Amino acid sequence: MADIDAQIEELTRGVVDFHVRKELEERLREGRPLRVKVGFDPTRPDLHLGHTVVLSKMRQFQDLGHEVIFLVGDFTASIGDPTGKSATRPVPTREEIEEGARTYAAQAYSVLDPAKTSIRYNTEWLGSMRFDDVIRLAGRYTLARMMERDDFKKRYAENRSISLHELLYPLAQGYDSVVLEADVELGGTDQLFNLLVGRELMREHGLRPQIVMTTPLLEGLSAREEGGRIVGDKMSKSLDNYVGVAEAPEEQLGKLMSISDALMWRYYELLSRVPVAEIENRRAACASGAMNPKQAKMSLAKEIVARFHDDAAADAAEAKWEAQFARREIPEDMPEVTLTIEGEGVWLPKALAEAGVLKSSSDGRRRLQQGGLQVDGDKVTDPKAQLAPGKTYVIKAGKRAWVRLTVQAG
RNA sequence: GGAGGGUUGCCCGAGUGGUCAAAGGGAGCAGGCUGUAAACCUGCCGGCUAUGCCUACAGUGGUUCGAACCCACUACCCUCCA
Repeated sequence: MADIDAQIEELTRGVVDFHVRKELEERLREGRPLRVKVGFDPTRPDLHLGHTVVLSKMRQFQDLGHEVIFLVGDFTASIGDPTGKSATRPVPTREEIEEGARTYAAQAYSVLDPAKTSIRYNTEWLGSMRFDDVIRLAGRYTLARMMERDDFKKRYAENRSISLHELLYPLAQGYDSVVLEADVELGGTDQLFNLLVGRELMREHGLRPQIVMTTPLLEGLSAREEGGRIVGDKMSKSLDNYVGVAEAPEEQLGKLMSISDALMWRYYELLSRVPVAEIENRRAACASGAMNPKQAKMSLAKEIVARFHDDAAADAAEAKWEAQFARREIPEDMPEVTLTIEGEGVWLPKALAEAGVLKSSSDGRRRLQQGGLQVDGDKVTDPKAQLAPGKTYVIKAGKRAWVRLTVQAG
């Protein structure tokens, strides 16, 4: 096994919380593959880059010869993870959970090594517990300790509801660690409390407490810089500020190219496999003007696209992006829509709305007024512009929306 | 069982009888500029061929010339007392 200090250095890169270094040293010295546990919520199977931060950390463990337990929280999913939310979520069906777990694992394997990953479901042990088992488990923790959790503390102080079952969630998660006899548990920083409950419960059950590491939560695409700090929501699907691991190469590349320069360095730190020293070189080069930040951004974007697709796809996406946005050429492929109309012609904004290119004709009117519409290469200035039937038009509506629109008489 | 607080546009959040399609942020969009869908600046940001009309401030009904704002009931959320 590799030098222990070197291992620890690599394993702690980018890590926020780390409990406890000495224990990790000890276990690494034992020279056996460690059991690294990470729990996942199968109700949200669409992985985005935010999830890959912890996945990458898991991969590092695998590359060093350790074993990863991919724990599907299928049972806890039906309790409802309280993290950050007070809204009660609908309980997913068995089929939804299984399907979610399958999709999740398939996507996770774009980062993880399948050969060193075992998938477990916590229904296996939680599903057969009786009520007295649950009470006994609950007896090992106190309300005061539970209320130490930031989320609970805050909600309680702000007069927001906390359901009782939410208090059981950390216990269930901790119990998973007891059953699995985890050596290490990883999670996002929002999981710190739950991970530490795991340590406590393991100790209670006469086991060596797991080592706990948390990875940062990745900011979403729209995060910006304010006073030298990155501010903005965490990456999430519901805020539509994410890059999905299953998205098309051009989408991924385009989204990544739209992040601010400040955010780019954050992404380098958390997502790139480029060595730390090299990242610092690039940062310095950009700061001094020796390197164009666009170049650094493209390099990062392509690295990520290639991870989920391949190098060829990344190159193709780059070529397309350069053509469309840097050189503002007409893309070779664009949606083709045929619209059937009555009468002599159709108002351009209305046509775009009906073709599904824009969300409403008001939206089209606005863009027209602002000079954002082009038909066959000419900017449209007439607010009443019509499209005559019997022709095909190439239309650009703003920066990104293109259509080849055929208008035919009805 | 009782008392109180709340529900505003994609999100947060002002607004307590007319000047409110509703302040301010954020997100988003367009244009300019550029190194890009960065940054920055300007504008837009419910729908409708449109200097007007329609829909909208949880729902229903009411008071009023006029209501997001007042009243009643309903639904949902939260807190406190029991």
